[in-house]
Amino acid sequence: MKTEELLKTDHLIDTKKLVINIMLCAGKATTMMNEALKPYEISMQQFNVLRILRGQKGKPANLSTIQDRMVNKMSNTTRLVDKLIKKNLVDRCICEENRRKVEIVITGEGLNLLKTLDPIVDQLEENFSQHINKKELIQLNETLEKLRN
Amino acid sequence: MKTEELLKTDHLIDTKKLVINIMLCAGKATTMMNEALKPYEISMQQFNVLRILRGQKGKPANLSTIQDRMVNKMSNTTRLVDKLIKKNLVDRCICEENRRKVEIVITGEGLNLLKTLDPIVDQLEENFSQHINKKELIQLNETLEKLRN
DNA sequence: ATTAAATAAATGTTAAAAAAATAAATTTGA
DNA sequence: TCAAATTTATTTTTTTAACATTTATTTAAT
Repeated sequence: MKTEELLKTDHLIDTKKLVINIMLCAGKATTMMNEALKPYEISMQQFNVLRILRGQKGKPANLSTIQDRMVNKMSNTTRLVDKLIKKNLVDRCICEENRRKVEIVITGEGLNLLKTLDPIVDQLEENFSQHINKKELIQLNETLEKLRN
Repeated sequence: MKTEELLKTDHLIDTKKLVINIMLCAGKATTMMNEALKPYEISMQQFNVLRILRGQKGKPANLSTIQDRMVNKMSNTTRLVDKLIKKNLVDRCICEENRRKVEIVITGEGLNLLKTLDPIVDQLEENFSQHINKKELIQLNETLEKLRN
């Protein structure tokens, strides 16, 4: 094999490793998250929707806004919100300015649940990155952000 | 707030960012992968099982081996293998030494499919990391491996 | 004003995944 | 040896996701 080809092969191995590493890390984070949330009978996705709504600071969000901000864009956000409504964690009403749209807000109960979950999730996130130091953490975020482009 | 607390808050923000970045990157890779595999009517998970089996180099693998090596450990590997059998990509028979176990091997057809898919996936993986340079790639892999512990 | 096109969300259907329960074969240990 | 425990895989049930279709509303064009 020519040197050039060797370099190419070598690079390919590293990119393959990268994809696997990313997947494994994401899998680990997801598992940790779901296990932590399980006692509260809430899925990671539901939790994320609640956080998005809290981020609105009282301002209602419509379905497409939520969908845009979700990590795993899935088609049936309607039903995800349905479940949160059933648990009394969010409210929904039709938007009066544009009656096609729907306005979703987090309830007091939803905010309380988040308040309970916050320290648990914070701790979990700290644990997740416990094996790397501050410098590596910052560097890692920078590089990962480049990958997202 | 005391300096110590500020530092803690600051660190927390970075760890939160990390979890989100990992999720988004994994989501991107998954989407790219599934789209590339779609024309071949094979899911990413099925593809990974095939690669695990090829890695066995003829030696049969049993279900728990496959499960251990899978990125997204899911409980119904049986079903996943069923689908591959239906497509004639793998074979399964019960292990004679220990009749609880099952022996799974990739078929010639399965190997051929992988041969077709290999360059497509290679290209995709290269594309995935196109925005970072070699040094960043290597550094990234090293740090991600620490996270997996 | 009326119709067509576009937008936003909901619904129905089908497929896939996760979780839990069950079944079969093997080990262990009295 | 034989019941209890363990391992390995399957089956069943429940949840979740993906895809296509439908409904309601608004915007734009004639």
